[in-house]
Amino acid sequence: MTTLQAKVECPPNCKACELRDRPAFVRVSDAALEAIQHARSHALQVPAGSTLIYEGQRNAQLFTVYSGWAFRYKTLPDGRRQILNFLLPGDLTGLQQVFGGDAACGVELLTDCALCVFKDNSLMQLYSVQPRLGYDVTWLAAREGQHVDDNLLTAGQRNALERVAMLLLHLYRRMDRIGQAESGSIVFPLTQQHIADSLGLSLVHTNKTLRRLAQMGLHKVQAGRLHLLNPRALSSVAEYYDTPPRLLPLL
Amino acid sequence: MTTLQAKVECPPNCKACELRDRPAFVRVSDAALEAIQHARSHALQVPAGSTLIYEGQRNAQLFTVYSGWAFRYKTLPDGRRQILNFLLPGDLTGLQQVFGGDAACGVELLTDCALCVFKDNSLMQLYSVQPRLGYDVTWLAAREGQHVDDNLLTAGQRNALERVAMLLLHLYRRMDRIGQAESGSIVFPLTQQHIADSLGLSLVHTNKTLRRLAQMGLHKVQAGRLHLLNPRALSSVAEYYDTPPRLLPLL
DNA sequence: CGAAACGTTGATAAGTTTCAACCATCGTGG
DNA sequence: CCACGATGGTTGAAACTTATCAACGTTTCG
Repeated sequence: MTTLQAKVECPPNCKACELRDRPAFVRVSDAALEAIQHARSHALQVPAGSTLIYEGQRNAQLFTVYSGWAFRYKTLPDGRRQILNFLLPGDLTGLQQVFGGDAACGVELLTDCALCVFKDNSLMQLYSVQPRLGYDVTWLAAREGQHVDDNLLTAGQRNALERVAMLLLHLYRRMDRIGQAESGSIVFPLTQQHIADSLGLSLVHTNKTLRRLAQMGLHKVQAGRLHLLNPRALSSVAEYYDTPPRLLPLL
Repeated sequence: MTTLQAKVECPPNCKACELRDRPAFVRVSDAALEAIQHARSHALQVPAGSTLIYEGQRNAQLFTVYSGWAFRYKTLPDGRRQILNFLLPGDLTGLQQVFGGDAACGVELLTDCALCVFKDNSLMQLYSVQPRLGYDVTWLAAREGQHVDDNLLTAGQRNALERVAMLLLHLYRRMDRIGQAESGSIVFPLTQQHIADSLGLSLVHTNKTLRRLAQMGLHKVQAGRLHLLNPRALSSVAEYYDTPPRLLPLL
């Protein structure tokens, strides 16, 4: 089984796209595929740790993550950082820049990533040729919005234990949905600092909470992978019950 | 000056839409206006306190707030509630339901509202006839996403004083942008419980923080209006510096 | 007038942050 | 090969912020 990890490249031709063949994504017509191909600018391999988009940057690009992990974030003037959401294979990002001018958030890579970059200003063209794809892009935007809604609910209302449980489950489910979970585990490139910044907790408290969950036998992190040992209990701790997954559009 | 408050109705004909004439919104062509008119189902007057959409509801509608205030929220099984964002005149909501099936969040009204409701399944049609409007809808979705991003940054990283200052400023600026601020004040229908639920603070602590800001001379709430007495100081407390406003699409 | 909704305040309890160490792992260069 | 620095993880104690509890005040409205 291919797991589309770090070293996987995004093929120049969309017809050869392996991501698209996965059962999580909606099938598209040949015409639509051609339109997507036409809107594409190039593929890109970027190493872990790179900052792909800076906050406030002008003319940032629109792209889809083909393989690897990234995250969107915002910072306050004094350096505090909030991770808004994690980007996994299939996620489209950069929409806000297309409309708003300046990038409202930064994007940084957690692992080596293969990216599928779109041409500047290709979006309006895409909407004209294939309104259905425009519809799909809106869908993706709304879905990204839902993820942030979830994260806001977590940061605003859950306590530390619930937050951490929530995040682990959330990431596992997202990976599982795109076929990248294997026997209860997923790759897990986050440091505890990332977890802290995404949940609005201090690093120390995040560490203690993580240990607590591990001692309860709910999860373990080992050799760069996250293993959910008791997903049932985790979801009960997090008070997190999912809605059934749907097929996702992929640009 | 018309302030488009509670009792203002949404006219049946989009050509008579007063909201659209405000300088905050982009001009649209006659053809686009006609397409919007065609996608519209009806106008709706709903009293303050109504729950317009319930969490998990099937087949919720898509609508634009014409006048009044509302908010989107999510709750946990034990009743904790997070307000995700406030909806002001010109805001489109319900997109998530259009794609996702079930409503992922609820929508409740803070004041009497006039709403412009769209037909079920009218969106795809709209994209086909007027791709430009599809583009605009995506824009609106991305903008709503930005607001939630901001709120997540606030809930995750700012302390109580900063959070409250942030919210007051944020709401003032949004109202100002659509021409509904008058000499440093705006209508303000929130209770302290709403503020607490939107910032992830307890009611009591919200009250104390609000008082603290008021004693510092930064704001006052009086007769249902919020007055910013020292916006400069508020924005410095909140560490919140805005990006210049842009014209907004309006559906 | 009384009830209900909202706002205010002080005291106490709990959760979280901060500070200050220390440990483990890993890649690099002498 | 080992020493070294850098990064990430772990732990305890003290300080601080925020939540909870309990009460009372104010306004509104039937």
